Amino acid sequence: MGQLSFDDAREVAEFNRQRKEWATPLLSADVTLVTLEEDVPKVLLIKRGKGLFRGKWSLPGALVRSELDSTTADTALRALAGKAHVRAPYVEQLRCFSGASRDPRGWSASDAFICLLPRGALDLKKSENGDEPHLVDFETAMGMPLCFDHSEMLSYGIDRLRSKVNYSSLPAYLLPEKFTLPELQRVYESILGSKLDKPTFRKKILDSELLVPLEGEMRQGPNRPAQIYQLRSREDVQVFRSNLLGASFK
Amino acid sequence: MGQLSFDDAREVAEFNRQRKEWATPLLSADVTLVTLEEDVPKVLLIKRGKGLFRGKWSLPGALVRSELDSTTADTALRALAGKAHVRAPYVEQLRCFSGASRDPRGWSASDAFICLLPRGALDLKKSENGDEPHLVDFETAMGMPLCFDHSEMLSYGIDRLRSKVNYSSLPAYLLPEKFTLPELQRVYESILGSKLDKPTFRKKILDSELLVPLEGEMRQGPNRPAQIYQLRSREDVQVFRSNLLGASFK
DNA sequence: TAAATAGTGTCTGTAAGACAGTATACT
DNA sequence: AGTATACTGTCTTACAGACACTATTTA
Repeated sequence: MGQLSFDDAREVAEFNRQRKEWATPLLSADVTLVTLEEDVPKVLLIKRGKGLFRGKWSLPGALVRSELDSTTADTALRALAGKAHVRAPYVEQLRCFSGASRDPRGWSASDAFICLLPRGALDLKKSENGDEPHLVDFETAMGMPLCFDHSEMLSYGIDRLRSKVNYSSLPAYLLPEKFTLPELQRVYESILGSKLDKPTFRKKILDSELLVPLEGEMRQGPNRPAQIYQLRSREDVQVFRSNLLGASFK
Repeated sequence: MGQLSFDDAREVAEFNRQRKEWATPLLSADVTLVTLEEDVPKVLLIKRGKGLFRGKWSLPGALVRSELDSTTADTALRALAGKAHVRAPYVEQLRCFSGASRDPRGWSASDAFICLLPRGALDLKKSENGDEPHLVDFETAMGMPLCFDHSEMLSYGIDRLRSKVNYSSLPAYLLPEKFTLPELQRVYESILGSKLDKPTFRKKILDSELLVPLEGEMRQGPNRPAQIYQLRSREDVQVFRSNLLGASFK
């Protein structure tokens, strides 16, 4: 942004002199963390320990702490600290939920994120403040009463995931680094809740060139071995030319 | 959210007792307002009057005022007050921009919105605080230095618009309530920057049943008159089954 | 050799894109 | 009648979906 002019520096100082008097809104980040447990997509819910709403259920989240977080994405990752261990998890901002009544402490805004991880990157032990992390399947989680507007966040996150499944490589982030095409297809199917045609699935995924086959590496089993692949780039989610399920995209 | 328990009410009171000491982040909303001026898509930029960054360019925006705004969307619309007059404008949240360094006044978050309006709904006179609204074409606007991280917001908004053009009826919000199919096609073409095949365009739009023809209403001109249509619902943007431009969607 | 799953070839229907044609106004 | 633009019909090509087929391992 560069250097402030003299006038602008004076504006900032004057602003911050008056600011302490204000009732500024609260700012937080909440996360819909999705993983796969025995081929079933699940979301991480917290049974809250000490503090507000003790004993009730919510998404993992935290208030922004300006001295710790350089963006709300940092706040989101901090809310997962001790629960998820991974180098480059997939994290995407969903949207910002705001308003006067969503938090009993006052006017607040929360930046909602979705995060996808393989089950192996999760560590679900009770934290020192008494929070209990649990993995819950989508149906059950959507039926549970959650604190704040977390039910709305959750269903927004699941909608986003389901629609992205149709045209992106996103579900690969639910698997370990190396996987086979049949494994990947099962992930797509479990999220969509419907079977996909094998040749069509393979053609679309392979034509997109999002995956690279690992020379000579095969998944052994009591049958024909399967080629092992990994994402060409774990940095960004790639998008297909068209939908996996032609008619499913309303 | 229902009634608070005794314990929870005590937590809230205790929280707010300590809260005044804190340096809570700033919260604002900024808007990428898009309209069409002589078939050219343009964005609303503000040459700032009195206050911070006087004389520099920014997107229209405002700090959240908890006594005035019930959500950040209200803040966004308030930032447009006096500039845009319309019953049901199209407003969509883009994403939240946050961080310690994006605003010289301190740690801040801004919820970014995109808004689409017909040119007739805009009133671009200088406001009493000296702000000067100007309409600027996309290319020029992206090349101008904007305050805060507004350049990033702007390019994010334009990207979102361009991608939604491919599969939604969004561009119709840039036209007056009543319009013809050739008029609508010109809007799509001006945003995409490329020509579309007429029969294909008509088929996709009409098959989607997003538009209703107005019985007997025709646009007169020096040639064959064109059927006048309007959006079936101005409430929500409808999505096509597939892309208008098969190959354009990377 | 049987079972199980990985992976491929082929046919068919649908829909997009190109282009040429027809329709209806004004001058 | 000529011109300009609205609107439609038809052909071709591409690709998704269905399904049957082949391939390769273990038991």
